[in-house]
Amino acid sequence: MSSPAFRPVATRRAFEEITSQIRGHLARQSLKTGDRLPSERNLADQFGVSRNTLREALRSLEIAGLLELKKGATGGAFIREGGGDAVVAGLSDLYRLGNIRPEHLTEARILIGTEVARLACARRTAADLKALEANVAEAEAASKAGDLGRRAEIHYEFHSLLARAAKNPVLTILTDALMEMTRHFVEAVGYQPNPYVMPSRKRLLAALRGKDGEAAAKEMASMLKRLQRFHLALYEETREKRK
Amino acid sequence: MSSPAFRPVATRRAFEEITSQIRGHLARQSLKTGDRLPSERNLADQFGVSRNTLREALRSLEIAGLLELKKGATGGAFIREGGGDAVVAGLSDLYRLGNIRPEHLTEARILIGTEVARLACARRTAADLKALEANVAEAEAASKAGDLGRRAEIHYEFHSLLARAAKNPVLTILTDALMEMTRHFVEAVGYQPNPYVMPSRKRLLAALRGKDGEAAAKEMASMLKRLQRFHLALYEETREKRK
DNA sequence: GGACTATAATTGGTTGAACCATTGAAATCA
DNA sequence: TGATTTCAATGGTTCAACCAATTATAGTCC
Repeated sequence: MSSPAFRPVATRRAFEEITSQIRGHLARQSLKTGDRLPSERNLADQFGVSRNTLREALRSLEIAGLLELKKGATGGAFIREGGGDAVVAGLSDLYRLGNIRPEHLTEARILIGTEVARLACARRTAADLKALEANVAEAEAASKAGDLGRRAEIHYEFHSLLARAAKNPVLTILTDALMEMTRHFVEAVGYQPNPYVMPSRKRLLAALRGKDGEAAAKEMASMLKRLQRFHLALYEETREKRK
Repeated sequence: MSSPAFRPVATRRAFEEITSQIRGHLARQSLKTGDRLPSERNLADQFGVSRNTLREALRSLEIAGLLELKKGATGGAFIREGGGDAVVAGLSDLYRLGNIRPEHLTEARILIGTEVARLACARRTAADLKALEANVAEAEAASKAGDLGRRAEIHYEFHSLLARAAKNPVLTILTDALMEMTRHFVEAVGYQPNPYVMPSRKRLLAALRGKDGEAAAKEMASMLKRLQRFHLALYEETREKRK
């Protein structure tokens, strides 16, 4: 219990040492967004490893979302603008593997979505509001055109925009991840029209205009709870069909 | 706006095709946790690529948290028990890079922590409660012994245990990620005694015993808000010092 | 017989040299 | 000037080795 708690010694592989060094430079700002690393051949020399080993290091940083590798004469390894792509991909993997189930997804969406709506009310800029209004208008157009797939995409985008308006990157990334999982879910159960979403969006916009956080939170919560019932029922249905 | 929206054609790299195939097998359960893939040499043959290319694919799956590579005669690539390591690492990277700032971290902790406490009350098992009680006892012992570093670790563990009691893997992983970021934060500003944490823990345990979700949520929220003020003040202090 | 020990086989880790494919800029030509 | 060609740099891929860790196995000693 209170023992010294030794950590496994874990013989570090060469590529790990390299990623660690590069991460270090990132942390202390000696490498920053947009910078270009030397070429693979050059870096391999500097680190004193073969090009193959160096490539494994770059590959792992690419997967982690820290680098972007471009081909060609002016190509190379560039420090990426920090999006949470790796986080989104990671949660998406867990969903696909069944470690996260639809009921977990819907529950998390309710929790996060409600707070996002509340915060967005308090922190939204005029530009945020404008983007959200445009999104709802687009959704309406797609709805009228009967393009369910497109409407779904626009709906995901709404949540993403709202999260950005909340001005907290943790919530932004998490929302994007939840939407990505929802995308998988919806693709599996099929697109279905949700007649209560559009009216809810309009009430939400009204709350955002008036910066009424409580109203926005309430509206979002009730909408997501209806969506939850809708989605989980749909899921049970397709599950039975599969049998 | 409503144009056909072409997607970039993106010449797929060989290793991406491989990871995609393996992910596919994972999704449709033809590969499951604990399974061992054939050896690298064998896989390279099957995919018709060189061993180096195959290794980049395995490496990227390893970084994504899907595989674990073991050396030796009985080694190989094993399908990992799905933990959210990649997600934790990804958010951790974003924090280190400054894309997530301490105020975002503390805010997210309040939002998530409060809901986790509420859900944990409703869903905790007797075993969960026991583990949490043991954790608090340990924290008290470390506190008396004056071991701040160890006490901090035990405190992170408390949140992790509580999240597991809430029985939603999204919240579990997110909590782990938030704690990892907190760990970085605390290491940067230095360990400081928080006299109000231990009493709060006891009140929280009482709420958990009685399954009083509202009381637990309230207690957690107020504790985390105090911690937020404490942490952000500490952060400003060390920031000034750095100048 | 049973515990220890050398040995061999298997696996991931690493190396180095070579060639391909893409990209963009410099050189060339009309 | 402007379009075209050429060329050099870069990441992507291949091949053929060898190293290092790990474990099953056969052998050895008591």
